[in-house]
Amino acid sequence: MTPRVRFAPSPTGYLHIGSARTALFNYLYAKHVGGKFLLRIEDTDIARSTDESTRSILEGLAWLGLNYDEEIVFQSNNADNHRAAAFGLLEEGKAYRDFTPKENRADINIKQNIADRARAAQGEKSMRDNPFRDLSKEESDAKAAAGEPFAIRLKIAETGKTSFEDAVYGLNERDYAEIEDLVLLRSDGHPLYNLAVVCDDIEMEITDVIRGQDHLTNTHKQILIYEALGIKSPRFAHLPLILAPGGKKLSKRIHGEIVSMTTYRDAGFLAAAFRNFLALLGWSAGEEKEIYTLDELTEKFSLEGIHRNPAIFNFDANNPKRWTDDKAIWMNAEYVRTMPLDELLPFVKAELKSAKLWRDEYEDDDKNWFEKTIDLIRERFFTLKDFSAQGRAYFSEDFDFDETAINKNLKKFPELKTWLPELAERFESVEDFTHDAIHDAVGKFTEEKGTKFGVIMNGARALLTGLAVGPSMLAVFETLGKEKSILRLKSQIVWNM
RNA sequence: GAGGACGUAGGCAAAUCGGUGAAGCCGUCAGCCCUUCAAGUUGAAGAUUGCGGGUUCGAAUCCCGUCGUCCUCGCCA
Repeated sequence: MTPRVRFAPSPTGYLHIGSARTALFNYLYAKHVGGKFLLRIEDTDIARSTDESTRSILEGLAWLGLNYDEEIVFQSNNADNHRAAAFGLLEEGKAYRDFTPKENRADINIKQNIADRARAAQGEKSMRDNPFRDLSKEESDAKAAAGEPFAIRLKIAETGKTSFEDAVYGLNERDYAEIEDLVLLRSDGHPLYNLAVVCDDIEMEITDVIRGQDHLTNTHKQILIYEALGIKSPRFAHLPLILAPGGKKLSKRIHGEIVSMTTYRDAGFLAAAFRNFLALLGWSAGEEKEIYTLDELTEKFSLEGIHRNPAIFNFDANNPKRWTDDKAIWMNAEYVRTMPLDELLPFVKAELKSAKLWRDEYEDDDKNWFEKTIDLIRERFFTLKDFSAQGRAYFSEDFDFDETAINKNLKKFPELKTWLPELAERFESVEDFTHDAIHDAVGKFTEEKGTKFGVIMNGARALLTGLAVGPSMLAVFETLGKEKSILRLKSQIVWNM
């Protein structure tokens, strides 16, 4: 039997970083064992599910390159099956009708209600005290026939326990006495989560359920449903949660866009890099290696390498440089500057296009220049965005000047106001405008002026690129070319700023 | 409140089911590269393995307790 796993998000928001990691692990597991990776959208909560969320999740998965096998399953399409299963259990006497009127609880207070109710009922509440649990079939049928609304609850045995061997967390056991007769079908006929999941996993022939640890204790309920249905449970593997700094819960509401996959795509992250980072959050191959291609991850991945302790996704909302986990930023920078240039180029092209800096000559007459330039400037870049922001001066005459660069490298040396245009004049007579010749010209100029090489070079960098940091100036002069170098050296605009 | 899980440096984490001075990566700091730098390179600091007991010749690894964090407990998913 070929292994089949599924990623089953509910479309109530964008693709969350934790969900993305769950999807990745499912994908890696499936590919590692030669199985299928399926996608199921759990859209049974009509009030909160949106098509936009579904689209956003699909986009996120596509960006990460996690392509699913087979058709997407929309859970809401299977509601009839779920209902049939519930009524089937009712028929067999494994479930019963609960005619208790539905209470209306506000969603926001639910967690508090649970705690309060549990506190109040402490010690005296039995999970088997529902008055309708043992109603005779005749009475139950009669009330239903009379039109009384009812929910269907699973009838859980008085004594015994469920147990399963989780691939990550090991043996899990739970007494029946701790589990309430769970509702399978709402009084309006709407199937509930646990039933829907089990039915769909059965129908999709899922062999391994890999999901977040938040589902761990609820797994017992699902096992109870499998047992009632007379079907063997799949293997379970629960993943440790991803937490916010301080070990706090990472939530969309509190932490906002930092948890959304689209944020990283839009911030100029390479999917391969982010995927690599995500893979290392809660899993390790147990070796001294950090950079993995998708193929390598697939080859090395195993459930045994998954940790039990939650991982903290580190970031500092008040620090622009550390707006997200710095290992993620480092990982992306590592990819930007070391991946094969051919693979990087399309991403750079897209970035320059969106910034309106792209010119078709970059793939034609200026192909060599373009590739050399990208290769030069990528050394100090972190994201794709840097190519259009920090790298703007290489592709346009219209670029900004960094204030600290100007103050530190230009205005601190007022002589540069006349020296740099003078240097430009010298450049006019440099025939072969390349590394060595430029070095000689600047060297000679520096000597004449009795100043340091660095003063000239740093001033030129500020003037030519608008920045205080960047590649070697000899390379910058060369890549910008004689004409532009001269033009910018002569420019006086920054001196008037 | 009840059940459960987890706890190795600021973060990610390794350590063949107890055995040499507790890997590696990110971040931090410093030297070098003296043309910058958030790049490269070299190096440093940072951990009595949450804390307290116990078992043992020997414990991050086993046991007990304690504290902390998180998860679950809904006619949500």
